[in-house]
Amino acid sequence: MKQTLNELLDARVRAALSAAGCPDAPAVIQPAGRPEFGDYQANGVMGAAKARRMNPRALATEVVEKLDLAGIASQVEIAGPGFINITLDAAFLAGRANEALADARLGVPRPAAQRVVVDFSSPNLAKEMHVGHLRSTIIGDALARVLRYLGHEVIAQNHVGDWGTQFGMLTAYLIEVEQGGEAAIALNDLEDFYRRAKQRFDEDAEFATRAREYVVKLQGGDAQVGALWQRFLDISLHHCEEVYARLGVGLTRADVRGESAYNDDLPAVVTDLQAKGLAVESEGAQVVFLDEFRNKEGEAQAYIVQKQDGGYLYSTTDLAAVRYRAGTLHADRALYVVDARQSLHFQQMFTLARKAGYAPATLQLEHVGFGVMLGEDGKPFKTRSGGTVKLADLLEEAESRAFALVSAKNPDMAEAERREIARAVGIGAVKYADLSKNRNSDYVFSWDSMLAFEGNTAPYLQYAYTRIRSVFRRAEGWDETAPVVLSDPAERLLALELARFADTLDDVARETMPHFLCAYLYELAGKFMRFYEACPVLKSEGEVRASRLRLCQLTADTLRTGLGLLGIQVLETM
RNA sequence: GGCCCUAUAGUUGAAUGGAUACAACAGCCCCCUCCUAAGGGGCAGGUACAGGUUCGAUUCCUGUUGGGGCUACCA
Repeated sequence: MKQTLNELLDARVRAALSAAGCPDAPAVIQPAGRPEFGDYQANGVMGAAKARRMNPRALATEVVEKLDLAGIASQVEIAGPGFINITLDAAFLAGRANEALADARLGVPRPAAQRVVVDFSSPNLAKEMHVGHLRSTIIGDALARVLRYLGHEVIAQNHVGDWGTQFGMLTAYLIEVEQGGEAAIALNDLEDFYRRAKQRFDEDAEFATRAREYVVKLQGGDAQVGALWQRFLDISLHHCEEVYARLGVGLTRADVRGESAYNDDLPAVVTDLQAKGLAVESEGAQVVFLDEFRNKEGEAQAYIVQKQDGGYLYSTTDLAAVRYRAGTLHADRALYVVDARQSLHFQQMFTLARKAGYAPATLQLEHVGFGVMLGEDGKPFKTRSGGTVKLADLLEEAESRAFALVSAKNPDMAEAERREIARAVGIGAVKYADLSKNRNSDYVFSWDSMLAFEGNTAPYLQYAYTRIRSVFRRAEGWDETAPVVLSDPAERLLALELARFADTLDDVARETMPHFLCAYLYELAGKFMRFYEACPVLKSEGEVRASRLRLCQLTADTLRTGLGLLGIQVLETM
């Protein structure tokens, strides 16, 4: 039975605590805060002693006596009020590295598999994707990749906005520009197309009436309007797919299940809620009063599922979607990677989905929220002209800045190769800038920080990888089965970091926090850079040389895999 | 008004209740006859305020102040 490092230490320390008379005490294992405290610390003794009115130092002594870390730790010490400091045995760390090298999964254990729905990206198809869509798209993609890597069955759901009044306006405008023979040009810039359609809608009452009629026709299943709507969606989705392709995001048409897909279910949802006594009429609308949420008068807060005019809302659509995800997709866990402003909506929706029986207790429902984007002035982000930055423009700028840098560093390199490197570096920098931040925080959009290529950035990690590749291009004749042997401190620190990969992935999947993986990879790359400076690889000899090459190999494999899970490419040279 | 999020070096960010708060950028100083200097080493600099819980608080609780969001028919 494979275990992560944390699981292994946790099990051993808990066994010792149990033997010392504290059967249910948590071990509280964590990486040591300072190098002189060893590699790991177990902090559970203080709490356990407190709960049992024991002397913590005495309990720590007893736990350490019972603690079996033979072949794992070289030193176990008690410090301070009852910390247990564990220094791992170099031979054990070398063994972990050797096991990882022998395993295609780098020694990462598979947890019990779940079926996980990940709802992410979900752009509004009426407009072009802008920087505000970046977070959901890449956080969701990274989570989907990590969950898949761990062995879960992931069902991506791109819950696109493809329904509602604005599509009547857009299809009506599409007909107009087609009659003028300018449809292809007009649709080239979706943002502009929307703006013009809106202008027509606001200025021309006749057009506005026609647009409203189209909405009714569309929702009534009219074939002609439906065909126009489909064409518009096709073009809009194509725009999205160009962005996904550039970002290296794995979403396809098969993952698209937009709001329109639930259209036929909406009346049934409302009827069902009424039948269950949950939805009632109030001020002409169909409303569910949820006791769990109070309004300003202290009464149960209203959650509208059908408007006065009979129209439906995103609440209704999301209820239909959760019913589908539970009932048809049989999900064990559903993640909603959606902006934090919708937090209340999701709390209400989840609560109602449970009450209505759409989501069984066994289905974990999680709103994976993220902070809103701010400008450099700390206020909600807008460009100087008051608009938004198109995602495509950001990516273009990223590639062009990276291209200038690559060209400056490699003037003799063929342009095609420089372009390829610039693409991976530029896109990687944009993604990493976003993924490396705690998603709960609001996020300041800045061209310079988004497009930085030094320090804690994707290019730093990519650069570490190319350095390793460069070593291997020069290493002639080496033993690809040689064991890792650790002697130099820099080797040991690198091996220790490598051994933490599996725990990191567990943390990312459990907490839905991609920035844990970024922080890990940055640490790993840093440990490698120091090893690289301190320990000559190719100029060393014998088993030391072979061992160092093997460490390089595992580092490269881990960096490539980890960056791959973030959707960031590695390069042979840069 | 109520509810949610948030406040960490000059700046942008990290820190499952653990020991002397971790980085990057910007600043200053070193290191390419040495496996790619997009790198490495060093200096300097920080938890909004006031209480509380705890053996121990950036973390939990209360209050104050500042920022953002949501709060019945947009999503």
